[in-house]
Amino acid sequence: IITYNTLIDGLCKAGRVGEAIGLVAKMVKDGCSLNIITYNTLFNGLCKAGSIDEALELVAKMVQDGCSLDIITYSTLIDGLCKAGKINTAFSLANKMIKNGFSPNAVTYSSLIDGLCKVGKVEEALRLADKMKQDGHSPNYITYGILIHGFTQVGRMDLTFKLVAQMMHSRSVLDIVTYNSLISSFFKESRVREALILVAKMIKSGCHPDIFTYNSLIAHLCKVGKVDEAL
RNA sequence: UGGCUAAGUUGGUCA
Repeated sequence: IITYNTLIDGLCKAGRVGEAIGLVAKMVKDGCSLNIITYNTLFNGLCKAGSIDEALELVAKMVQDGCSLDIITYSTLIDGLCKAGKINTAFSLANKMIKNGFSPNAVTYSSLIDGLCKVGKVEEALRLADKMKQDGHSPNYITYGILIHGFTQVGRMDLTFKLVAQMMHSRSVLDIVTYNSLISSFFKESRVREALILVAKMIKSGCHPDIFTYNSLIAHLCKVGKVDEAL
Protein backbone atom coordinates (compact mmCIF):
# COMPACT_ATOMS: atom_id res chain seq x y z
CA ILE A 1 0.00 0.00 0.00
CA ILE A 2 2.88 2.35 0.67
CA THR A 3 4.19 1.61 -2.78
CA TYR A 4 0.81 2.36 -4.30
CA ASN A 5 0.44 5.53 -2.30
CA THR A 6 3.83 6.73 -3.39
CA LEU A 7 2.98 6.08 -7.03
CA ILE A 8 -0.40 7.75 -6.71
CA ASP A 9 1.21 10.83 -5.21
CA GLY A 10 3.82 10.87 -7.96
CA LEU A 11 1.16 10.76 -10.65
CA CYS A 12 -0.86 13.47 -8.94
CA LYS A 13 2.14 15.74 -8.59
CA ALA A 14 2.94 15.22 -12.26
CA GLY A 15 -0.55 16.43 -13.07
CA ARG A 16 -1.69 12.94 -14.10
CA VAL A 17 -4.66 12.61 -11.77
CA GLY A 18 -6.60 10.51 -14.25
CA GLU A 19 -3.91 7.86 -14.18
CA ALA A 20 -3.75 8.10 -10.40
CA ILE A 21 -7.44 7.32 -10.21
CA GLY A 22 -6.89 4.42 -12.59
CA LEU A 23 -4.23 3.08 -10.30
CA VAL A 24 -6.56 3.29 -7.34
CA ALA A 25 -9.13 1.28 -9.30
CA LYS A 26 -6.46 -1.34 -9.91
CA MET A 27 -5.62 -1.42 -6.20
CA VAL A 28 -9.22 -2.07 -5.32
CA LYS A 29 -9.45 -4.79 -7.97
CA ASP A 30 -6.35 -6.43 -6.54
CA GLY A 31 -8.00 -6.50 -3.13
CA CYS A 32 -5.77 -3.85 -1.66
CA SER A 33 -7.69 -1.53 0.61
CA LEU A 34 -7.27 2.21 0.53
CA ASN A 35 -6.15 4.00 3.65
CA ILE A 36 -6.48 7.60 4.72
CA ILE A 37 -3.21 8.47 3.05
CA THR A 38 -4.42 7.13 -0.28
CA TYR A 39 -7.52 9.26 0.01
CA ASN A 40 -5.68 12.35 1.17
CA THR A 41 -3.24 12.02 -1.69
CA LEU A 42 -6.12 11.87 -4.15
CA PHE A 43 -7.90 14.80 -2.55
CA ASN A 44 -4.80 16.87 -2.94
CA GLY A 45 -4.35 15.78 -6.54
CA LEU A 46 -7.95 16.57 -7.39
CA CYS A 47 -7.81 19.92 -5.66
CA LYS A 48 -4.61 20.91 -7.43
CA ALA A 49 -6.18 19.92 -10.72
CA GLY A 50 -9.08 22.23 -9.93
CA SER A 51 -11.59 19.45 -9.32
CA ILE A 52 -12.78 20.39 -5.85
CA ASP A 53 -16.23 19.06 -6.47
CA GLU A 54 -14.89 15.64 -7.35
CA ALA A 55 -12.77 15.74 -4.23
CA LEU A 56 -15.82 16.50 -2.11
CA GLU A 57 -17.74 13.67 -3.77
CA LEU A 58 -14.89 11.34 -2.99
CA VAL A 59 -15.06 12.36 0.68
CA ALA A 60 -18.54 10.90 0.86
CA LYS A 61 -17.28 7.67 -0.68
CA MET A 62 -14.42 7.52 1.75
CA VAL A 63 -16.77 7.82 4.70
CA GLN A 64 -18.95 5.07 3.25
CA ASP A 65 -15.80 3.05 3.00
CA GLY A 66 -15.41 3.40 6.76
CA CYS A 67 -12.54 5.84 6.72
CA SER A 68 -12.93 9.11 8.62
CA LEU A 69 -11.48 12.47 7.77
CA ASP A 70 -8.38 13.48 9.65
CA ILE A 71 -6.67 16.82 10.08
CA ILE A 72 -4.78 16.40 6.84
CA THR A 73 -8.01 15.72 4.94
CA TYR A 74 -9.54 18.87 6.33
CA SER A 75 -6.45 20.94 5.67
CA THR A 76 -6.18 19.66 2.11
CA LEU A 77 -9.79 20.42 1.33
CA ILE A 78 -9.64 23.81 3.00
CA ASP A 79 -6.59 24.67 0.95
CA GLY A 80 -8.31 23.51 -2.22
CA LEU A 81 -11.34 25.64 -1.48
CA CYS A 82 -9.16 28.66 -0.74
CA LYS A 83 -7.25 28.27 -3.97
CA ALA A 84 -10.53 28.02 -5.84
CA GLY A 85 -11.50 31.34 -4.26
CA LYS A 86 -14.26 29.73 -2.19
CA ILE A 87 -13.13 31.31 1.03
CA ASN A 88 -16.47 31.21 2.73
CA THR A 89 -16.87 27.52 2.10
CA ALA A 90 -13.34 27.01 3.37
CA PHE A 91 -14.19 28.75 6.63
CA SER A 92 -17.39 26.74 6.97
CA LEU A 93 -15.38 23.59 6.59
CA ALA A 94 -12.94 24.83 9.21
CA ASN A 95 -15.84 25.32 11.61
CA LYS A 96 -17.17 21.90 10.81
CA MET A 97 -13.77 20.43 11.50
CA ILE A 98 -13.73 22.08 14.92
CA LYS A 99 -17.21 20.73 15.62
CA ASN A 100 -15.88 17.30 14.81
CA GLY A 101 -13.17 17.64 17.39
CA PHE A 102 -10.17 18.67 15.30
CA SER A 103 -8.32 21.86 15.95
CA PRO A 104 -6.82 23.67 13.01
CA ASN A 105 -3.05 23.57 13.06
CA ALA A 106 -0.44 25.89 11.56
CA VAL A 107 -0.98 24.38 8.11
CA THR A 108 -4.74 24.80 8.24
CA TYR A 109 -4.40 28.38 9.40
CA SER A 110 -1.77 29.11 6.78
CA SER A 111 -4.09 27.98 4.00
CA LEU A 112 -6.88 30.17 5.28
CA ILE A 113 -4.53 33.12 5.69
CA ASP A 114 -3.26 32.61 2.16
CA GLY A 115 -6.84 32.42 0.90
CA LEU A 116 -7.65 35.76 2.49
CA CYS A 117 -4.48 37.33 1.13
CA LYS A 118 -5.21 36.13 -2.38
CA VAL A 119 -8.55 37.91 -2.38
CA GLY A 120 -6.85 41.02 -1.05
CA LYS A 121 -8.17 40.83 2.48
CA VAL A 122 -4.81 41.26 4.12
CA GLU A 123 -6.07 42.97 7.26
CA GLU A 124 -8.36 40.05 7.88
CA ALA A 125 -5.48 37.70 7.24
CA LEU A 126 -3.45 39.49 9.87
CA ARG A 127 -6.31 39.21 12.34
CA LEU A 128 -6.53 35.50 11.65
CA ALA A 129 -2.83 35.17 12.39
CA ASP A 130 -3.48 36.81 15.76
CA LYS A 131 -6.32 34.43 16.39
CA MET A 132 -4.03 31.60 15.48
CA LYS A 133 -1.60 32.72 18.18
CA GLN A 134 -4.37 32.92 20.74
CA ASP A 135 -5.32 29.44 19.69
CA GLY A 136 -1.87 28.25 20.67
CA HIS A 137 -0.34 27.92 17.22
CA SER A 138 2.54 30.25 16.55
CA PRO A 139 2.77 31.37 12.98
CA ASN A 140 5.82 29.69 11.49
CA TYR A 141 8.14 30.89 8.75
CA ILE A 142 5.70 29.77 6.09
CA THR A 143 2.82 31.64 7.69
CA TYR A 144 4.98 34.75 7.85
CA GLY A 145 6.00 34.25 4.24
CA ILE A 146 2.36 34.05 3.20
CA LEU A 147 1.53 37.27 4.99
CA ILE A 148 4.53 39.10 3.63
CA HIS A 149 3.74 38.00 0.13
CA GLY A 150 0.13 39.04 0.58
CA PHE A 151 1.15 42.46 1.87
CA THR A 152 3.58 43.11 -0.96
CA GLN A 153 1.00 42.08 -3.55
CA VAL A 154 -1.34 44.82 -2.45
CA GLY A 155 1.45 47.34 -2.02
CA ARG A 156 1.24 47.47 1.76
CA MET A 157 4.93 47.95 2.40
CA ASP A 158 4.03 49.45 5.78
CA LEU A 159 2.61 46.15 6.97
CA THR A 160 5.43 44.27 5.30
CA PHE A 161 8.16 46.14 7.15
CA LYS A 162 6.27 45.95 10.39
CA LEU A 163 6.03 42.20 10.10
CA VAL A 164 9.66 41.79 9.10
CA ALA A 165 10.65 43.82 12.15
CA GLN A 166 8.43 41.65 14.29
CA MET A 167 10.06 38.55 12.86
CA MET A 168 13.51 39.87 13.63
CA HIS A 169 12.32 40.59 17.13
CA SER A 170 11.10 37.06 17.64
CA ARG A 171 14.35 35.79 16.13
CA SER A 172 12.52 34.24 13.20
CA VAL A 173 14.78 33.99 10.22
CA LEU A 174 13.70 35.02 6.77
CA ASP A 175 13.87 32.04 4.49
CA ILE A 176 14.57 31.92 0.78
CA VAL A 177 10.93 32.13 -0.25
CA THR A 178 10.27 35.17 1.90
CA TYR A 179 13.44 36.83 0.61
CA ASN A 180 12.30 36.19 -2.93
CA SER A 181 8.90 37.76 -2.26
CA LEU A 182 10.55 40.82 -0.79
CA ILE A 183 13.10 41.12 -3.55
CA SER A 184 10.58 40.94 -6.35
CA SER A 185 8.30 43.39 -4.60
CA PHE A 186 11.14 45.91 -4.39
CA PHE A 187 11.69 45.51 -8.09
CA LYS A 188 8.03 45.94 -8.83
CA GLU A 189 8.08 49.20 -6.90
CA SER A 190 11.17 50.23 -8.89
CA ARG A 191 13.25 50.13 -5.73
CA VAL A 192 16.10 48.48 -7.55
CA ARG A 193 18.75 49.58 -5.11
CA GLU A 194 16.93 48.17 -2.11
CA ALA A 195 16.31 44.94 -3.98
CA LEU A 196 20.02 44.52 -4.62
CA ILE A 197 20.89 45.36 -1.04
CA LEU A 198 18.48 42.69 0.08
CA VAL A 199 20.07 40.14 -2.21
CA ALA A 200 23.41 40.94 -0.62
CA LYS A 201 21.92 40.61 2.86
CA MET A 202 20.36 37.34 1.96
CA ILE A 203 23.66 35.92 0.79
CA LYS A 204 25.41 37.23 3.87
CA SER A 205 22.87 35.48 6.07
CA GLY A 206 23.80 32.21 4.42
CA CYS A 207 20.75 31.93 2.21
CA HIS A 208 21.67 31.12 -1.36
CA PRO A 209 19.80 32.64 -4.29
CA ASP A 210 17.81 30.06 -6.17
CA ILE A 211 16.18 29.92 -9.58
CA PHE A 212 13.36 32.20 -8.42
CA THR A 213 15.80 34.81 -7.18
CA TYR A 214 17.77 34.73 -10.41
CA ASN A 215 14.73 34.87 -12.67
CA SER A 216 13.43 37.85 -10.80
CA LEU A 217 16.81 39.59 -10.75
CA ILE A 218 17.52 39.02 -14.42
CA ALA A 219 14.06 39.96 -15.63
CA HIS A 220 13.90 43.19 -13.69
CA LEU A 221 17.46 44.28 -14.26
CA CYS A 222 16.99 43.82 -17.99
CA LYS A 223 13.78 45.78 -17.86
CA VAL A 224 15.53 48.79 -16.37
CA GLY A 225 18.35 48.55 -18.85
CA LYS A 226 20.94 47.07 -16.51
CA VAL A 227 21.69 44.17 -18.77
CA ASP A 228 25.33 44.12 -17.71
CA GLU A 229 24.53 43.70 -14.05
CA ALA A 230 22.17 40.91 -15.01
CA LEU A 231 25.00 39.16 -16.80
C1' U B 1 11.58 1.48 15.28
C1' G B 2 11.32 3.74 10.57
C1' G B 3 9.46 4.40 5.13
C1' C B 4 3.81 7.05 1.63
C1' U B 5 -0.49 12.35 2.30
C1' A B 6 -1.81 18.96 3.64
C1' A B 7 0.31 25.55 3.57
C1' G B 8 3.92 30.57 0.95
C1' U B 9 7.96 32.96 -3.67
C1' U B 10 10.08 34.15 -9.97
C1' G B 11 9.86 34.48 -15.35
C1' G B 12 7.37 33.16 -20.19
C1' U B 13 2.96 32.18 -23.53
C1' C B 14 -2.26 32.75 -24.82
C1' A B 15 -7.16 34.93 -23.83
